Amino acid sequence: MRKMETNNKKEEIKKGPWKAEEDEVLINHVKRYGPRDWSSIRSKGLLHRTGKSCRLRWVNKLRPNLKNGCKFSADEERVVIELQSEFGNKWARIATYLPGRTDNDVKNFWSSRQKRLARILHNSSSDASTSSSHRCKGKHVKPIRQSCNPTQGFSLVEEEDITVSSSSSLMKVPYSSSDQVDDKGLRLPDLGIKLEHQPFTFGTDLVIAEFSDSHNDAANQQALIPFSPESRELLARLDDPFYYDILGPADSSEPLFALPQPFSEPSPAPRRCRHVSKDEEADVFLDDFPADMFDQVDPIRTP
DNA sequence: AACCCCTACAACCGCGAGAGG
DNA sequence: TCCTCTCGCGGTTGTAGGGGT
Repeated sequence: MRKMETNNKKEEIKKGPWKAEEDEVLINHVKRYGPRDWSSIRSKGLLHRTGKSCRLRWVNKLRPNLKNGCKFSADEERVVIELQSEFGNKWARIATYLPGRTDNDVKNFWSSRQKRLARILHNSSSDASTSSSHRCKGKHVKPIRQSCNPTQGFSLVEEEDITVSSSSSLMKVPYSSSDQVDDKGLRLPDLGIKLEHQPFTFGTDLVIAEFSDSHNDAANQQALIPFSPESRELLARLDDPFYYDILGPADSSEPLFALPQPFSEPSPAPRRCRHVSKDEEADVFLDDFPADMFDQVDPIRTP
């Protein structure tokens, strides 16, 4: 009997995608009580969702001023890359520097980026045994134009040791004597790799070549890597004497960029629920919010 | 047209921290 | 001081959509 009751309680909890009506209920709750008391939403029978689920939905999708559906800009990417190297996987903290972005956004962005890197590394290692193939797991990769133009990229000479940090998945490539100096006098590291295939991008502007074992071919020893000027400068500033970390400095003491200040959300919810008497319940929390805050809540979209 | 693969994103889960009883 | 409850965070999984073959 008791088992049946608990089963019934379990069945009451709804999971999966949110419906427009549920969003509406949640928004109304937040309008009335503020973004807190999540667990009361279920206890009041408003929604058959856990408090956790409600909070997540609000924070990640319904909160005003979110950049939903907006891809990360180059600036945002740079901020994420730099802050990740500084703070580690503290997504919530990193997200405070990016107005309109949630920790989930940042986490997903970073995760995609890491997967991309892992895949490229994997492909490159397997390609090493079949270097004649340009096929990239079901997709053909176009070979790129080669160039010796030092102003558009840096040349890649000898293959050197390339390591991947297991803890952070950061790829590190030692400097070598063949480091290049660009037209601004900035030192560009020799990645010790040679470009054969179409490069993939880190975010929108950082570009790295795939690796090749066909280094006997002198014609292949120099290749164009289309770094944007901005990215090249960024790369050049990573002036670690021993290692060059393509994805950002492993432990840099000074930031590479002028980082934005943490974005302060309107009245972050207190760590604990505030107990509210009936008299003050409605609207009292809304004092914490700008008057037009809810004007910017996206209209409920029907699925 | 069908299939496969990749990517981005939404949502869930587990755990730890902090506050109140 | 301990226990319980709630919240927040980070990791993971599931899935829809797009693009290539």
